[in-house]
Amino acid sequence: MAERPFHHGNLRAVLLDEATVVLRESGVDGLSLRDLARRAGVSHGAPRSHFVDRQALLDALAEVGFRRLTADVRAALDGPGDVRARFLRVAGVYVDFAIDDAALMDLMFQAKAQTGGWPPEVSAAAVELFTVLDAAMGPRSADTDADARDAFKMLFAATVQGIASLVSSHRVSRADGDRLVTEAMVMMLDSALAARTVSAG
Amino acid sequence: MAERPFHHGNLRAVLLDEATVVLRESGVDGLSLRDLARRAGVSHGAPRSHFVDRQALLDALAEVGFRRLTADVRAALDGPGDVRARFLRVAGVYVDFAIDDAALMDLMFQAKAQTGGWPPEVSAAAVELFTVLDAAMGPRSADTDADARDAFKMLFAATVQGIASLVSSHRVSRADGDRLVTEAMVMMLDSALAARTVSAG
DNA sequence: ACCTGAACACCGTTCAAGT
DNA sequence: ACCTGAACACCGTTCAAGT
Repeated sequence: MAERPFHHGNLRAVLLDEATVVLRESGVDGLSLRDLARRAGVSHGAPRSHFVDRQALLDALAEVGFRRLTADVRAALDGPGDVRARFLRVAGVYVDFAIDDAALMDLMFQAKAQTGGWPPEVSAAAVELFTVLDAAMGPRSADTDADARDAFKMLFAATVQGIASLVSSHRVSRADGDRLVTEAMVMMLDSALAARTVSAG
Repeated sequence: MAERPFHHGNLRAVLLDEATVVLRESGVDGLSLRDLARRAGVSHGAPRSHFVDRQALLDALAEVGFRRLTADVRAALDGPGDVRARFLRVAGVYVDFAIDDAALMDLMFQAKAQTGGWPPEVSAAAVELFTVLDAAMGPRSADTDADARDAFKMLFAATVQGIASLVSSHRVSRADGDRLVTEAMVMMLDSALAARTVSAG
């Protein structure tokens, strides 16, 4: 049974695993259905049974990406410390993910810009991430301004995304990126806490 | 002479122009040397005389992109107003460029992450942009801390890049993006001016 | 239900040949 | 110096056929 091809019933999972590796090593351009089929030891038409076209594979990759990032953020939220500490950890894991899996990150958010936005499965995974990120800001209360809260969320996302982008494009070193995350978070929290945008609890 | 093919002596420029249009409409994936040749009315091998391979075309596109962005930033610097006004205008044109030509922007900074970094021509055009951006911060003086100045530059770049990224991926509307630019700049300048990072002149 | 293998239209790249 | 056109190896996608 060792010589039995290992793609009996789990070719989809095998293709996704292979794709994850290739994506990290060679970027999206390096992803080819025929190459993945070759790596999995099946014919070039086989992937079609699990992914209608190349885009369907990319969408599936984006979905697992969102799930993994959500898990990372959740882990960063669980733990000791006040708002500052929590935000620093969340920003840290988010930037780390965006740098280590830059191609995947592009895939995840680029799919939304396509015609029709995210397909249902990807959308569900993305919404889950945003829910967790929202929870990171603490409970909504009467003394927090909803607009300011939204503005803070957007600024947080922009800053984190931007720093990751700078590191990915080698415009700043990874160490400088880490320092930037801290500086930016401190600055944002100082400005936001003064305006009671986020809960201090 | 109207029926004379218009590619006598300027095929390179024609190809670059066509490529700019295609890039904006269909992204990098839509760029094909054979298709550009077809549009220009030449054989599929003709582009080879001006671009050794597809990457050489992408590099040339990145170069003209840097030149155009540099011109935009320069124009934003010339004009009335104090540091705040100047920075708001610079951030504005930068974000506009990054949104309207998102694919080109990716190309410009992605080329640096490739093996070997930027080719000489692209590098020269990029350095010119950074020089102009540096000048936007005003003259260096004895009372400005060099480290804080670098940190501010990186934070500026990250914020601007991040906001553009959010708008490009449709995570925030263009209007919200504009608001974010203003808020982020005000916040950064408040924090930086207090530390004398940028010149008030 | 899942996989094979031929077929088709597209690529990038190379290169001898023309002007 | 610049362009043509055949050739090659690679794609994604479709589809009849097998099990």
